Amino acid sequence: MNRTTIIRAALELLEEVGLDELTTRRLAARLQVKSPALYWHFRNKQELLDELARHIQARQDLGPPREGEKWRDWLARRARERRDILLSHRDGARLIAGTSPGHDIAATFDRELHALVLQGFSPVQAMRAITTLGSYITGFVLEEQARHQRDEPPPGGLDQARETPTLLAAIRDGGPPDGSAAFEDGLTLLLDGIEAGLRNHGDTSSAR
Amino acid sequence: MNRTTIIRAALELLEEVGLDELTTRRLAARLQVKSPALYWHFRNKQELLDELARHIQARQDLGPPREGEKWRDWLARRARERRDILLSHRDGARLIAGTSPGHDIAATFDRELHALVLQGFSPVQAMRAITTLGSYITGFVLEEQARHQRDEPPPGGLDQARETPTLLAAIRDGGPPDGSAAFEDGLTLLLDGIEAGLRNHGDTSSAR
DNA sequence: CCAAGGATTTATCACTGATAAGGAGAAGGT
DNA sequence: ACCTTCTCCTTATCAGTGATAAATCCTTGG
Repeated sequence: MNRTTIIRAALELLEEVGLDELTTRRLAARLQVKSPALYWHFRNKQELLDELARHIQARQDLGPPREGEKWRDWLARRARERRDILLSHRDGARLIAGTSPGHDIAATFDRELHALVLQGFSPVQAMRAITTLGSYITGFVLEEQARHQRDEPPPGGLDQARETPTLLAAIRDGGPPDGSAAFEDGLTLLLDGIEAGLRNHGDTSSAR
Repeated sequence: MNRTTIIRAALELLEEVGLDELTTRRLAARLQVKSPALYWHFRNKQELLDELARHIQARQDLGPPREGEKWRDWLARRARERRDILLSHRDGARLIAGTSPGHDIAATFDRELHALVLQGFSPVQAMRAITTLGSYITGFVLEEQARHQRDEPPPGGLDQARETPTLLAAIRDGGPPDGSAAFEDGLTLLLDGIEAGLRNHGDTSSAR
């Protein structure tokens, strides 16, 4: 039994019982072991959760843009993949939001910045674009999963027809405030904003 | 001793010890009372936290735009105020992210949507604008406060000068990825995106 | 004066993350 | 072959958590 087998068992357990019920005892029981055994491999539970989060995020090495892929399509792919990863694990957003990024993330991050610089971004513009997208995705999926956990039905109460007419009209035309459609709309907003920033401050050439 | 005095004490305690150490026993001790007394006023701790979150968010009744205030300035004010509110309470973002919005929020939300519709938004556009801003703000402050909690110094290590040159250049020119400057940049991105969406799909007249 | 109810305490539960001390067992030197 | 050492796990235990049941205080109304 080593760190990776523990992480793998923790991932399975996370899907079954959720982050709140992911206790050291339950995890140990699943590994046919008593709970203090885990503390030989991990200093404390937070260290285990950090590694869990890193293990999940590790799949997010999308790599640089494909040949001929424009920044907009690449950032959109990146954003969708990140949301999918968070959604594919129970309490994924909450888990990742509570952990520190880890040092090797910086290298990946730098490569992504560089890819954008090659397409006309200044370093600051590239950084703002990616971090802003990151905040949006985290916040979006966090609320999405929180709402799903307390299986809250989308609003549409009959008594609210007169109290919140505009809201109901918006939901009728555009669907609930979570789900892929809402995510895509917010993503479009952000990408449009990034594009506008490029046109205003950017040379027509490449990195300034 | 009623609900509101408990909430007030809980707010003070939150600032002093943070969300993780906000236990029922500590809160009871501050009120000169034993912990089970709280369960007369609240069904469980989550209900207390929900009311705490609502009490904090209640200050966010910015109201409709001022006379002559354009939607962009209004949304910017609204976003900054929301961030300030989250920042003004320890673990504010984490607290709010984990709670359900509450029913009376819907009415405020509808008023805000209506204000945007009056300035040329469709209901769906208004909803997407506000919810996307909300996700961004939540995600941003969440990471901001998490980083502050484990007082993580902004990156800039000497050994990273060759591993992450673009990242360091971005930080040199634009400052760290949290703080007001970064928030304003992301906010501008979003507002620009909203503006672009209005120009593409909107009539030049008012609500469609 | 006493009954009723609101509000709090005492006692206790099941459970959590964590630590200390000790034991099984293979590795490896002599 | 023996003894030591190091790795990995168990047993026992701790302080602290949210929560519930039962008993108690105290004020209010009949």
